[in-house]
Amino acid sequence: MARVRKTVTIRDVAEDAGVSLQTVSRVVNGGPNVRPQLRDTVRASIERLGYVPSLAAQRMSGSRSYIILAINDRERTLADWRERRGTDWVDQMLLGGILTCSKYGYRMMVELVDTHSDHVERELGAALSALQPDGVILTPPHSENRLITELLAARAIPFARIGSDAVGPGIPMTMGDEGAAHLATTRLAELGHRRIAMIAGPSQYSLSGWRIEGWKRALSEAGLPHEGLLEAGDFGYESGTRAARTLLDRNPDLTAIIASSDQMALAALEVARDRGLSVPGDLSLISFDNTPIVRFTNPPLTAIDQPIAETVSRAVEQLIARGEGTNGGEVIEVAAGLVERASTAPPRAPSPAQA
Amino acid sequence: MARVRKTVTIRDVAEDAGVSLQTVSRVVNGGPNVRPQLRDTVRASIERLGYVPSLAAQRMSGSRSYIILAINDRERTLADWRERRGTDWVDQMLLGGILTCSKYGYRMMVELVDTHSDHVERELGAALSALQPDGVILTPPHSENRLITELLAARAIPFARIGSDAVGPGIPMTMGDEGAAHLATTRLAELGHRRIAMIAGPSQYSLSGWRIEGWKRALSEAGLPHEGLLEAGDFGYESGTRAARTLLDRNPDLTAIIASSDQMALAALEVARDRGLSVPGDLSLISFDNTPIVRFTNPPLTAIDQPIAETVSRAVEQLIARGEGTNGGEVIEVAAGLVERASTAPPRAPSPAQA
DNA sequence: ACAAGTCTTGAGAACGCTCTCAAAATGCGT
DNA sequence: ACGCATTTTGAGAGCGTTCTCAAGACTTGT
Repeated sequence: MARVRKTVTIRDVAEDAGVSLQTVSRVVNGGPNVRPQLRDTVRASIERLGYVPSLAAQRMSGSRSYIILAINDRERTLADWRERRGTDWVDQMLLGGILTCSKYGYRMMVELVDTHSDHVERELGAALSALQPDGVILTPPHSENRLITELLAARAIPFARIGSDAVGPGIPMTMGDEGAAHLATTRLAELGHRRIAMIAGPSQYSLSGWRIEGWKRALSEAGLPHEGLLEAGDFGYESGTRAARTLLDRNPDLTAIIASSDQMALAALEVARDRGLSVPGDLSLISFDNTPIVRFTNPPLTAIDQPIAETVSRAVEQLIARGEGTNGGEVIEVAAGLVERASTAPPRAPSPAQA
Repeated sequence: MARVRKTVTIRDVAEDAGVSLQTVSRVVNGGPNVRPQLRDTVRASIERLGYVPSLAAQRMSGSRSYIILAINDRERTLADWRERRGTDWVDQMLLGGILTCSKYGYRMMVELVDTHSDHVERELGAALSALQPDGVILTPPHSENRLITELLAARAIPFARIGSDAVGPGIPMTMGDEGAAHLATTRLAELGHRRIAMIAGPSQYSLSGWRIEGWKRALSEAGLPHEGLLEAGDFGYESGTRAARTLLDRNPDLTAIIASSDQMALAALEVARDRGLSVPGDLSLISFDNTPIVRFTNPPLTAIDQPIAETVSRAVEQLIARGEGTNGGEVIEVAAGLVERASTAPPRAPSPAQA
């Protein structure tokens, strides 16, 4: 038993079942034309020998590779990891990815790629050549990178662009950034806030732009101004501190901030505390991400929750489904929600909501 | 340019460089006997055509698969994910794994497996047959699962057991659970605590046992009792609530708790708050994991930090290094540290530390 | 200058699978 | 029963790589 066991191949099964190699292949792949009785015999042999097709061999013989590759931004991922930011982005992506992949007999792999580097094409190209994935999932900020999308299109590899709109090839999967920002802003306006600021994400993430648009739209619908109320960060804590300070300095009458990441919201919370502003008494706060952290802050933060796992899951299904073209199509939208916690309240001296 | 491009194969390179297929292979793999000038020619062709060997084909021809498979517990992983516990376990594992793998041209894959199921062998066996990884990383609680370790040993696949001692085959990688618990307990004793309780993890995790041992050892070294001061949870929040309540009910003079996970510590924190106990005034708290969450609680928690990323990284290196046997060896130890935050302090009415 | 070695190169098989296509078996209509 | 269509089965090639082994080119010692 402890003897080193050779891998069980399709040939072993064929021999054991007394059929040809090809028949076994058909049974394994659910081929259409096999006599039911024979199929059972073969199934039994497979079961007994514990045969499982080798992915590598399958791939070799022109079939699929059964691999979905998720491209993540190296820089940001490393920053998240190293600084232990607790963005459970990778976790959530894997949750959606792994589960959905395994449901269809696929596997998911994560590849870190530098968007900004000149080598994107080479880096990604190497990964594609080596792995030959059946599908690729692009996460922000790669989702809009022309070099990348064109490379994938040229190779005819189906790909999904998470958090992006319909422009360009591939399957666009939006997580409703515009709508989410609009929702959060509107909610604050309803509470009676008149000066609602936004700490946006970096501009190379197109989702930053959409969030700004949603925010502006809600403000203008509520008849509120946006001038001087916008600052950008890089999603990280320090940038949040800077942005929050600037906003508060510039707008003494500021009563609400929407931050484009939990870390930046945390930073804003800290800045408020430093200045003796109570949250939500003096300042309401809404963040994007809704990572586990914000449930345990003081106060817990109201946050936009984007269903990353579900989005990736849907993306995987799309990719598997259309094993063929890379041509884009309708935007697939997964809605974001607002989780209200204790960091939002009416402003202390509420201006009458002008309905 | 938008034309669909066929994969560049070694044959294309051979043709382009005017050499045989075999020569290209030698160049790619750093083979020893190639005329320098020829090598350069071939390299140029490789570069120009953008050739990258197909992993599948490499695997086929008996070489390595360049895949390291990380086995994670499905049940716990799903619980972590679904409940958004914010244990950045998977994140950290991937950080260490992906980076180290890519450093050596390997890739990491995550597989979720049920330890308790009767199908472990089948589940894992299938993954092994399909992927044929060059190495496997076992995380708790699989690290000690005989079925699994024997399966791997039988297949002669090198594997590392994270968070385990030297018993059995494979490379044991300990993260110093005994020592960490000892450290935490000793620290509390030094602060003057006399009744130091522990909320342990589930017993199927052998690390739970080691932590208990370390705790007991420190207690006995300090001349303190441990009777009635031990409760077990399942790492999750609810179990922490139950355990904390039981401990506090049973020990009115309790002044310190060590929890085997951040979630359970969070629960204990909440229980203390409910009972009007201040932390750390009335009750000191130390947790295991040191996930990002505990930096933002009120108060921030003192926590044991286990260098998961580094451990996995070392594991990967070990696995790649010994591409051959599965025979165990010396324990590889990565030390845990104690990060002191605001949840620990001397007890309010300190009993004199009996040195 | 020649034999014996060493270095360099290439031809061909093998890895485990799926594909194409032909052969064998079966079903159907008359 | 017979021919024809259809279903079931199998033989053989091919996927991109590495391995083995033999052949050719180059050294070296005498």
